[in-house]
Amino acid sequence: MARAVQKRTLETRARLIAAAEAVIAEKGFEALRVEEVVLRAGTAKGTFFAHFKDKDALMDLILGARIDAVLDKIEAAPPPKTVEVLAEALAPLTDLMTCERYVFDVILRYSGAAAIDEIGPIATTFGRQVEVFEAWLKDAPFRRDVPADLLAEGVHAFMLQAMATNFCALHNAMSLRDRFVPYLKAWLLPMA
Amino acid sequence: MARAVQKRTLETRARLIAAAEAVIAEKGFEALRVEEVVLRAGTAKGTFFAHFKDKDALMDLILGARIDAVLDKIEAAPPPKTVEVLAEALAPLTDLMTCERYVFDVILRYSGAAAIDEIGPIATTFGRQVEVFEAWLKDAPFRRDVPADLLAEGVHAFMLQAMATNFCALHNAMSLRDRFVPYLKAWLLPMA
DNA sequence: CGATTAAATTGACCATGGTCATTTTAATAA
DNA sequence: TTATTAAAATGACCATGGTCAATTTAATCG
Repeated sequence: MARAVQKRTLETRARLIAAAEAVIAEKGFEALRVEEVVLRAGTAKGTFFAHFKDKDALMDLILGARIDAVLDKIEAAPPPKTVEVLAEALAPLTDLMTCERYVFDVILRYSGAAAIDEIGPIATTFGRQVEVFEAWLKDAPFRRDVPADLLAEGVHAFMLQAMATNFCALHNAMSLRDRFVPYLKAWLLPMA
Repeated sequence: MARAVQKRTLETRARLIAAAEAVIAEKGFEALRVEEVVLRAGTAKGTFFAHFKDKDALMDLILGARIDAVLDKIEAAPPPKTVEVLAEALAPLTDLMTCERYVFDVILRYSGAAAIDEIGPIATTFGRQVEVFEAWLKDAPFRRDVPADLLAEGVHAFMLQAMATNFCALHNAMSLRDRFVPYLKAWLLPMA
């Protein structure tokens, strides 16, 4: 017979996550080591992998939660009516996603899921991001010749493009915002 | 005094690359192991890392070469005049870049360079891809209200978006092409 | 309360990428 | 030709993520 989850399990899991958050706060995501998480949490290494499929699954969890928190704030604000305000509204999101090159890589790697039952926190936030954009675009003074969902996906694509390009030394004379706005103008206000 | 590169060095390097290509041909990119490359090439492990900074640097080299080869063919063909033909023309490129999930991940990770002197083969091809697109767009019957380089970057962004989405189980009812064309129409032919 | 059993935990062990002091090879100097 | 030395190659070793058979813990049963 299936037994209920023990309180102990939840405590162990919470300790592991707290330990990871502590390491991240001190040294950043890139320096996160399973060894250290386990040491701080006071568990064996095997316990870590009993709770998380692999190290990236923990990253997925933590980053997904952070992105969700940012989306909560973004959703609470009034919908932007200009591309400049839109780009500004997305700054907290792009800041988080590009806080470290490693973080951006993990996010991209986990932004899709090979199987329906593998959809993780980050992939879920990607869906939510597009939904938020779509809600904005539905009643904003932007182009209406294409469906709002396609428009939203485009905003997302350009956001990713701007972030990726911003990491590259070849193009780092411009700020992310200055790169993002021209894309948005061309996409949301053609012929304007 | 600086001495010329020995023929031996070039031979060793060629053997390593050939061994890697052989493994990839047999088992795919994902299954590539430095151990096996070194075994087949008849060198020590340390030799591998004397020739390539790390395993990913070899991937960068091999994938960069393959992308370049595809771009050569693409450039040789006449410039597309419709979005459908454009999407069709890019199929060999998207096929290569998405032949394996791991390959796509490596390409994204190496598509930018943190420092000018770190620009590798894949990052170089990304620049070239946009140049090819730009050349096409310069005298094609598409929108002219935005600069050709911005338009080309947009095509690239949508190509990446279409590929990424195509890997995701949430959206795999549609072919990459069917996902790509609507983006291109909305981007290149607004209001049409 | 024992006895039973499923869940949770453990840590020795493995897989694989990567390092570096040492050795070997070959190009140049004497 | 022999000595010198820079370049190349070596492989034992390390770092780190991940596995799994064995052990411990705690929920349930009689």
